[in-house]
Amino acid sequence: MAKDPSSALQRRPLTLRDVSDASGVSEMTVSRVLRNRGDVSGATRERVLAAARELGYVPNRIAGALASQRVNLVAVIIPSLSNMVFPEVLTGVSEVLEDTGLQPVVGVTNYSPEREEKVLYEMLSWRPSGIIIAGLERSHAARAMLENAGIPIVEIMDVDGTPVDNAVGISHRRAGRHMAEAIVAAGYRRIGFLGTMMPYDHRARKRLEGFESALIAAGLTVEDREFYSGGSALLKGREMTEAILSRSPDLDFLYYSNDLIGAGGLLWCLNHAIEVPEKVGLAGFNGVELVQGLPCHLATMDACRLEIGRKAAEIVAGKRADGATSGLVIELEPKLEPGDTIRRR
Amino acid sequence: MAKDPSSALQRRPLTLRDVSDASGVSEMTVSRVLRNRGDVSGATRERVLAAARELGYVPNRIAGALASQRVNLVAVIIPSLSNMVFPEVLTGVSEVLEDTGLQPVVGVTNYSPEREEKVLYEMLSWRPSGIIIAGLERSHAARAMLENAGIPIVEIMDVDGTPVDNAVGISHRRAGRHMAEAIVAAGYRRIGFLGTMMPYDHRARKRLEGFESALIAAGLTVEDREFYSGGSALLKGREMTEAILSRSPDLDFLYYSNDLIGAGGLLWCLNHAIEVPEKVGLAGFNGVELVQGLPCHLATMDACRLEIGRKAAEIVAGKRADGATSGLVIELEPKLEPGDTIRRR
DNA sequence: CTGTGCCATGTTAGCGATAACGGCCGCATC
DNA sequence: GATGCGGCCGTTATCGCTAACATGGCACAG
Repeated sequence: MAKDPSSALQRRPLTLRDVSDASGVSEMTVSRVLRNRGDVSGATRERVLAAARELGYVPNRIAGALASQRVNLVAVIIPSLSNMVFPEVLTGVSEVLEDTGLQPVVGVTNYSPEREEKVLYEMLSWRPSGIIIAGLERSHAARAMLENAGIPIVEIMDVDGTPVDNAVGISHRRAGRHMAEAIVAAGYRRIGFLGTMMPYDHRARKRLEGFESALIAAGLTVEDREFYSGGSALLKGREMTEAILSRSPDLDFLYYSNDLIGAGGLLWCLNHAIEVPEKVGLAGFNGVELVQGLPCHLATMDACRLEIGRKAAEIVAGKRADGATSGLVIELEPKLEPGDTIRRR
Repeated sequence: MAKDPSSALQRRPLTLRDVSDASGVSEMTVSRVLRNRGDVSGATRERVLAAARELGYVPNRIAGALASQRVNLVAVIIPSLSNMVFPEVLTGVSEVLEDTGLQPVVGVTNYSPEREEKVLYEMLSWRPSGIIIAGLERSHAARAMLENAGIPIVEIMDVDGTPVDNAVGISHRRAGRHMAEAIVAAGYRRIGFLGTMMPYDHRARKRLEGFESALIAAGLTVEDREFYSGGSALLKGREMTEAILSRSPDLDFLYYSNDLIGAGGLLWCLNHAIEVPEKVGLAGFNGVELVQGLPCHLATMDACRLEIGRKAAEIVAGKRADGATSGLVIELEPKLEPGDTIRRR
């Protein structure tokens, strides 16, 4: 046992050298075998692989990356993992990166510009071969880092602004406008808004801006609003709905900045025998899977999360048909899903 | 503009050398400044920092890690990001790692042993300084890699088994037993189970095992069961509940393997005017925040996710009061939250 | 004025891999 | 039999940084 070559008792970590000694070839040949690169005869290949397996050798990518000046990492920087929207983007990214040898590495900013700056710096210090980062708004320093990185950058989720390099997303302003138009067209007139109190959630802000501008164009305004931060979004949705409706009982439509609070609001309305969508209409945003499980379908707008992840990954992986990795702006079309909470005319 | 030193036009990436040239000191001194290590006079420190900022220099950790044989990364390997339980574990990990200089890097296995093996291999190739990995069951090769890694390993979520090194979690068998006992004590007798069809979700399996063994001890059995895979868990919860109750209308309790399908079931029952908890009792598992937003509180059992993340991170970071980083098994106590869906006696 | 010690900085030698090139050998070609 | 070429494998020189040690200057004691 003490001499078991695969035992942890080895104090000195294994290197290519150990494998090359064990298999009687040079380190270079071992390296070639383990990377499937260059010409190696079948016989020695087998010998090397056997030795590596026997020893339990795991290549040291730190050294490999330094020598080859190539790193198979793609940094993915997002605001949060806990609201179901970004995990789906990640799924799209992973799908596409799967067979490219590239690997996503996730950084989370918690919607804080300072943290974003720090996370970006950390990521860049590993010299990734591409960056996918949510949003277009960031600190001066962060933008400078992106501009100087010398690798493909894709800013995702949003296209209302000026990207550093590439952008893949939707126009949240248009999404907000579109929703407002649908609501007005359905005959609703007294409209309330419920959202998060996050100064740095620029996409929610843009949706509201678009929403309000379309209302104004129709001669209407947002008559009341309610904001929250932290806690269970579903519960907050209930609470805010109760608050806004008791304060402004005449509202006939509630626009929620995300599906989860919208779902909470919907459940509250159903529980309080408020006729949806006749008396009060409701709509959320994101198109999260969860709403499919509700007793009645909340109107929402799909944010194209999976597709955004996929397209962004294609750009950094150089997998696009046209081979472009720079200067692209891809605007996807969010689809309105009217569900059961907007009157049909 | 073309000569702007901070412009991306620099084709050659920046190195310590560039900063040392720009500030008139040796590379070593620059390195010391940027790492806050060793003695450097205030004056030169300022000069170096100014130069680094001016150039937009970002240190190359690949080289740094190779030279120092130290990597500030902790691998966190989990089955999924999309079910709300692991993001919370990550939150706990991040909190504790925050001020240690260590950084979590997440790998996702999708409940597949093959992927776990691959992800682990990838992670180890970056020579992280610790590993936090969900579950105790894994392939032979994966276990061998962990054993040979020579770094602190913490297996999380579960303690029913033999850890490679450390473990932090709860006993899912006991959790299942405990729930069954509470259900039986509340007077329910005809019990159904609804869960996922995931052969590799060992924790769900153990909960069911514990659950059944406690029922048997009480002279009962699980009378009917329903399984699902994929899709919106909330919706599946509705569908499965409808299916099981129409097949076995006499059931008086439904035990769900997670809160999300439990919530779906609860909503279905409320919609179909089934008296909860009098006629049918319900319970889930995990204690996710979401259930707080439901019209009535689903009984559940807190899985201590945040605490698991924290304790695991403390071990790999060497932050425990006793300084131990090896051989620990920390069993946390899941708390039964009876909510409103189990009869009170 | 010399020795002692410390502070601030420089020098040297890797860390573990890979790129680039070189060499040897065997076989086909003319 | 000389030539060429391709398959297979080894040698050498980095990659960018840091540990460890070396050095020079200056203050201070004796």
